[in-house]
Amino acid sequence: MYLRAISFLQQQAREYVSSQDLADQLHLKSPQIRKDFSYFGAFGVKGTGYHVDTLIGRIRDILKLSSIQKAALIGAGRLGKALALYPGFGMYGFEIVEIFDSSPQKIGKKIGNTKIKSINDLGDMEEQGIRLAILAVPSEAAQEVADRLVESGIRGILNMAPCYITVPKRVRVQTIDIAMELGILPYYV
Amino acid sequence: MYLRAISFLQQQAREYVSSQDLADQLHLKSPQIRKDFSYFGAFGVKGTGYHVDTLIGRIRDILKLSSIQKAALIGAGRLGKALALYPGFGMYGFEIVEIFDSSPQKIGKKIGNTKIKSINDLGDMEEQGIRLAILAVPSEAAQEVADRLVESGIRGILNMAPCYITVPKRVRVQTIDIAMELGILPYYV
DNA sequence: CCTTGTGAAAAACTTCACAGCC
DNA sequence: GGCTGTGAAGTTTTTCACAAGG
Repeated sequence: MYLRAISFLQQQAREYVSSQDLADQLHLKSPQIRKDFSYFGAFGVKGTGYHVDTLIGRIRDILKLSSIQKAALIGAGRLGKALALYPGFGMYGFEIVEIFDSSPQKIGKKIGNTKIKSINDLGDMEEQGIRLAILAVPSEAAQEVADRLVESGIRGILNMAPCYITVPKRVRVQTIDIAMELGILPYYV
Repeated sequence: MYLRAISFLQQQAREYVSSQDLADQLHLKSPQIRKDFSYFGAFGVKGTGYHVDTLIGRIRDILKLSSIQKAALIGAGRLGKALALYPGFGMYGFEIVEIFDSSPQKIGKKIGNTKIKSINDLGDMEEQGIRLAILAVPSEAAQEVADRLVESGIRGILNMAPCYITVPKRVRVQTIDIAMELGILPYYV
């Protein structure tokens, strides 16, 4: 969450940032931010703030984002295609190196520079250094594909389908349910 | 959050569900769920559980999802297109009735049955009964478009761009930062 | 026996307040 | 004067435990 805001500052070529500045931008309270950063180890400069580059480096380290993270995309539908070409992953050092789909019409075609492979050719992800997968398949298929991903050695899944999937606890799942996020808005308006 | 899980049960033609069943499915504790439901007013049947249809109706009422909610989509890029045709909105009673973009090449074309209009033709949304907007534009444009949406009477914005946007507090913003969600996975793996 | 609804206890999180340093 | 780092206070959320009902 912080990375986004701080990367923005980095682009602005700003050298230091105070907890108050960040609090305003992120709509948080400043002691909150200082506490969070203090868990990373203290490196703020009293009277000045936090060194932006140091801060980014520290957060990347903690999130294990210092090196390029390879990811596989499953599902080359509309959403899959949008994700495959989504420019936002770059900031976090993600690279989609494989795309899989089950539809014979799509297999063999390319999205960007990546060829779509058959989901049946999902090899050993761990061996290829791919630890993350993005699941952009229909809900009905999500659990089955997740099972295969787990088998292939995937360690983290970003699930874009509006359903829960069950995995061994060594695998982490993060679900984004777009409709649900929209669904909470009417309550507040 | 509950709607998704419970709608699933409804499809399974299950009549009653216990807090324990839901807890297992959602990876929560059962008293949590009972407490949440008790805020909606007590309607559980002791020894049996909650009536699924009643539960769904009650949640829809609270979230103001009982009637169709019209939404406008801004941005007809790859992500916008995927969202326009995303089938998941139906479950929550959302309908995308307008699509806007700034690119002259896209204006006039159709996505599904909806014609893409110029962002400059963004009329009075409130008058048209459109209270929600989905923002699928680049980060650089997000704030500017959000300002125009606010002006047009929009009350809730689902922001798909990886940035914060500032709006008057009568307007509610919900941001989905896809890359950020993926970004937290490496920390856990 | 199974399940709800809820007060009380525990835990987690947030905010405040201020000493210490630049 | 401005800002960090942090213990203490306050608040919210989560969990437990159990009475009461079908």
